[in-house]
Amino acid sequence: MAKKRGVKYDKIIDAAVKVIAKNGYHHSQVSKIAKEAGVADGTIYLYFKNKEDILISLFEEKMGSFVGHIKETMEKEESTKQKLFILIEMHLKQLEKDHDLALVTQLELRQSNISIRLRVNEVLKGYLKLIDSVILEGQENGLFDTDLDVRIVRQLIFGAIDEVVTNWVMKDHRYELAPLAASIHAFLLKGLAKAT
Amino acid sequence: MAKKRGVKYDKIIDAAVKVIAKNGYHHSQVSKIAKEAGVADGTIYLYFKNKEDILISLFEEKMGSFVGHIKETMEKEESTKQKLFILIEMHLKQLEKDHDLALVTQLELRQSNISIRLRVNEVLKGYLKLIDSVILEGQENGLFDTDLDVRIVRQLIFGAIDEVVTNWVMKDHRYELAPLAASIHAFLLKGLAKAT
Amino acid sequence: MAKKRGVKYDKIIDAAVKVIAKNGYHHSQVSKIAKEAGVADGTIYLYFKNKEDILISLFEEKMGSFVGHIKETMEKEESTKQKLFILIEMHLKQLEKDHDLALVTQLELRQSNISIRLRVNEVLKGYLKLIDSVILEGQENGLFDTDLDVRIVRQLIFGAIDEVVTNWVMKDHRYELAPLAASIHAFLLKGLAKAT
Amino acid sequence: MAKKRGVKYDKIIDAAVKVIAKNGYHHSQVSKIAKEAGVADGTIYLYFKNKEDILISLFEEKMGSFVGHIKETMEKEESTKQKLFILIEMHLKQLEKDHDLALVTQLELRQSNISIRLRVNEVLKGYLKLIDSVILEGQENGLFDTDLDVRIVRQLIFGAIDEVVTNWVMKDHRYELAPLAASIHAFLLKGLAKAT
DNA sequence: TATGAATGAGACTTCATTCAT
DNA sequence: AATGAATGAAGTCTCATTCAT
Repeated sequence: MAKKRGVKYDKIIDAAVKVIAKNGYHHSQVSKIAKEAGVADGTIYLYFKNKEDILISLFEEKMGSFVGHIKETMEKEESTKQKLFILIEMHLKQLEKDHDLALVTQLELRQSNISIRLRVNEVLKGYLKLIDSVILEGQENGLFDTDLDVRIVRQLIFGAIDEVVTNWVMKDHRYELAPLAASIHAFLLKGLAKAT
Repeated sequence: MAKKRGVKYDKIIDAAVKVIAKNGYHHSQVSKIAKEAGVADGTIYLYFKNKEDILISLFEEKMGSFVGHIKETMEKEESTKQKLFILIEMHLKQLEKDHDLALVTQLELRQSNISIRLRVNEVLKGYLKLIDSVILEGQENGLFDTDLDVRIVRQLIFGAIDEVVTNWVMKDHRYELAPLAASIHAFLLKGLAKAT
Repeated sequence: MAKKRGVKYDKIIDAAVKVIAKNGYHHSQVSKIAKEAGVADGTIYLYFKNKEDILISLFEEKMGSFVGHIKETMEKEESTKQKLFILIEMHLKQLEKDHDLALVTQLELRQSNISIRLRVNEVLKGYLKLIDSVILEGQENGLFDTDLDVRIVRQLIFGAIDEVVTNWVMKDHRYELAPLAASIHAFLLKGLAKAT
Repeated sequence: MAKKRGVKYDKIIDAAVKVIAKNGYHHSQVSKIAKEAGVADGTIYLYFKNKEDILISLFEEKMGSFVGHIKETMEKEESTKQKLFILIEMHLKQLEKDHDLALVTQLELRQSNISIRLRVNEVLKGYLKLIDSVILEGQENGLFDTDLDVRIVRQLIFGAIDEVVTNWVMKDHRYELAPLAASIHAFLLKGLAKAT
């Protein structure tokens, strides 16, 4: 049965990120990942149920801490505006820090089939909740428009940030990503604000 | 060589949309598409270079008119605000009208490999130019903030709308999409506006 | 039904030689031959039963005159020795004259399946009979060893000449072929002669 | 990657000879060879790069020892005449011993494409060198005509023997092959001898 | 006679997964 | 726990041949 712990577990996850980033999802055979991880093909199946499970675990593993870090940092902030900025900037910063991971999450992971996409969405829920919490807080303290439908606006915000990251990846990370946080923040903040 | 016209060409494209929407890209064998189109397997290759070419052609074919329609309708409008609304609403309406097509463009097409993604981006350029034109017009007539970086804002707008559509598809088209245009429009309009 | 005459019949044969020489047997599709001949694919089947039939007809057509020419010229000679020389030299000269044909007969035609090979052998019989006639004449007039088994020696002679031509083709016709007739003639003549 | 050793490697080679001899090259599907060898289809690809590689390996494997055996035996002989006899007789004997192999080397292998033919020629070089060595030795010890062009005569000898074998195969091995060595030897010996 | 669009059978190869060691 | 050789299902594409016009 798949064990979700162990030195090799982490090795395999990291190897998968590296191999997929380098070769693309469709050319990342299990054997290639095993080789990169320094284990035998069969060993993979002691830690993961199947190939899909590597992908999902990879995303859960990496995104778990991704969301965790943002949450922690946001909680240290008082201002709602500032919280939104933290969310955006850390989103960008964390992906900018790890080009391979960004490539995998923005492009390669989306080439997987629908069942993986749905699992990915589950993981994203944690992130979307963070967005929700900012929106609600802003509405409560009179900063944001209370007419906004949280479910829609959450998508607008996530879609906007996500698209910026995807573009950066598609352009081969040729420019700095984190500095774009300010513009995005300004735009979204206005969008969220009460109509004047 | 591949002929890009003819009754069967259209039949195959339509069959591909249907089959891919139903079975997913990776389970849509050429033989299945051929059967749905009512032609022999080999006939596919009289009209398309290979399987990938079906996908790309499908997107080019459908998106060509998609962008064309929006552009036409926008040009009949005077107001910049209204033009943005047209863009958003028609984007939603056109995809809502054809569930299968929406499924293919929002989910299945993105599962294809990078080379297809790049071709898709080429087609999208026409749409992004439309967005640009609205932004620039708004900046020129003093409606929008002139500090906005068009390249970034274009991504924010596209990403936002696209994410809303993707969510709708993922939720199995369980709600009406076009009515969301108003909220999206309001949000983006504020985001684009001059800071007060 | 296949008609063995007509302008197009010849055109198709010549096109086949050209196309096969250029592209190799396995890349010489019927459609390519048709295009080179300036006829429609279907027209081929008005003149030939199937693709194999083109090949066999090609060989029969070309080899018929090949053997005919040699026979005619040999008959003008008195001397048995000289007849053998004629046979060898004309064999080489006729193939040297038409590089494409040489390529097809020496290499490409042999890539076809066994059934074609057997038909080819039928055509070759006429040539082998010519060889036989020289051997027998030599034996009768006391020039050649009467102990020789005609069936074997015929093979030795044909195999020897054929190999020389094949080598020349494989070496891209980089040297002159006909001048080799003298050496071959000398060698075979000695081989045929009475033991001393 | 393809491993060139192992029990299964040999099994597959032998199965290939058998299957190709029986069905002909073009009707010898990989699956048929795998079945005959008692392995799974995919196993073939653990040992061979592709189908072509089976053919080439088969030839290299079998011909390597073919030439080796002749060479060894020839070296035990003193007399040049006798060496030539050994070469001819062993050539015939070795192929007569294995009808399937003879069928494959004389007919089926020559149906393959040019790239294989060139690889085959490489392997044949070892054999041609053997022939050369005999010719040169004969010339040195005054037995053979020193005017002979080795490059041509080598082709005459090889072509002659090869044709005899091919005929035997085409005639379904209906007669004994090895006994023909004497006639061939006598003929070639005279051909090689000094003109009197 | 001639056309050429349409047909559809057929095979090589990949790669996720297993299991004997 | 770890290995890695072996498995075998599954799908794209080619091309000789046909037949309605």
